[in-house]
Amino acid sequence: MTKPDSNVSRVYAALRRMAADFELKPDERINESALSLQLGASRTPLREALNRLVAEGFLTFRSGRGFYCRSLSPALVMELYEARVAVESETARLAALKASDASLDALLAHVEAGAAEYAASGDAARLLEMDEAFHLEIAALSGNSELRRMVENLNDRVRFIRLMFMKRMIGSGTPQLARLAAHRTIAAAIASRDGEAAAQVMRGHIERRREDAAEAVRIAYSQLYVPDEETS
Amino acid sequence: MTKPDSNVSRVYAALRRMAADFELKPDERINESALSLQLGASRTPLREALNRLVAEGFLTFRSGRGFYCRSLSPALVMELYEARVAVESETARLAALKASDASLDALLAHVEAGAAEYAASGDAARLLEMDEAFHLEIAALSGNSELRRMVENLNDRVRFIRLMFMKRMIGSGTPQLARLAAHRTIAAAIASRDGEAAAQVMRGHIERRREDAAEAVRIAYSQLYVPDEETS
DNA sequence: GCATATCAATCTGTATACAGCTTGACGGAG
DNA sequence: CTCCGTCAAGCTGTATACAGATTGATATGC
Repeated sequence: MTKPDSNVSRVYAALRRMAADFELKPDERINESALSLQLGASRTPLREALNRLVAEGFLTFRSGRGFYCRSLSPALVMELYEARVAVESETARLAALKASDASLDALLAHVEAGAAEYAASGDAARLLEMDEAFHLEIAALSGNSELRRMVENLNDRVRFIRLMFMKRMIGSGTPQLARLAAHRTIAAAIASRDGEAAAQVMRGHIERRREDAAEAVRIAYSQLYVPDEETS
Repeated sequence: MTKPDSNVSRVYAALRRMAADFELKPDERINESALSLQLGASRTPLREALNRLVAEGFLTFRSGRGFYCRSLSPALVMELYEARVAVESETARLAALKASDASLDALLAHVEAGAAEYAASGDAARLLEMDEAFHLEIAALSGNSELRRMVENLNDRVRFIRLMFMKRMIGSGTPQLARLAAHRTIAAAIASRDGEAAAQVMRGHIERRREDAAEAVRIAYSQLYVPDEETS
């Protein structure tokens, strides 16, 4: 979305990643002078980037007191998952109704191509990346750039939670078969042009993950404040 | 959302209204120096506000060339309506499932309280205001502040189109009975706690309006570039 | 010992200055 | 007449300076 171009977009990209990964701890105040030094830019472009991130929900802003990292509560994450249900069940429906045959074949092919790795991989970050790619591909197939933007934003905002939760699941030896099966089911429903079924399956898939949100936040917190322990 | 406080939020509010009303014409380049003079603030807070509006989809930004007003095309408006379907059918569902009895009674009461005015009024702006209040109340009843934010944003971005279209409908003598009936049906479905029905009715309501989007954009264009003609 | 008032250090909010780029115009060549 | 190169005016991108607000600490009174 943002061009890899000049200073402000570089600062924006760096900040977005930092905010997504909670390198800035929840509710922590952001010191503009220190950050501008750290990022090698002056406060003017830094504040422009910060303002964009506020509008995108990654940061909050209190007048006269500066910028803060967003908070991280179970209730908030539940809301983000509910929003994902709303947006992604619709992208699945639209993809089923509007995508080209060729792009639907490609979707099925991508799922199968990654299936082996997905089922076997013990790398949480890699699994999450593949999972997000799947959801983003469906969003792209919906042909609606606005919905696609929403999916990207919501994915970015729950990434940290999901990553921590996936590490935990991998650590406990649970294989990712259920998730893989769900992806296959979703892709099949979309490919069969059944919009309503696609929407329902996608809804169920995300709602099932939402149930874990509360515990996932707890895990995320424990990881945030004990950063030295290796988790994978 | 933004405090009525200091300079930057005042500039932000003013710009948001200007962008929503297309006082800045579609794809028009924004001259920062001129705008800063007009708004009585320097370029620094102005650019901060502009960046937030970019993130919210009201403006676009091209590196090295400055800020532009968003474009206005039938395809884009269709996308916004599709997004509204996704988000608002879910707010209706959640409102039906999670809102308190008292707040649902209030929703029904508000619809009935405004029914007479809604059916008879010839003031397009007033009608639109009531319509948006209805949708926003449901979004609030969903208990999900993220979805509520999305509804607000989408409503603001299609407001101008809807206003022009409503003026045209009023001018042609079409009463707003269908819309009023739809609101009653939606409110009843939500109040009866039937989430699926509420979602379906809301979906149908917005999708029906979406059909008019292409013509609405055409009307909006004609009004944008012939601003002197009175339309109501 | 506790609460409160005062103050200094720090940080935010904004204006302004300047460098580099963009763009449109003008003039000349083909 | 058209196309292209050159140039100047204007605009954007960013650094920096400074004023006003905030915050935490220290000291004082009860």
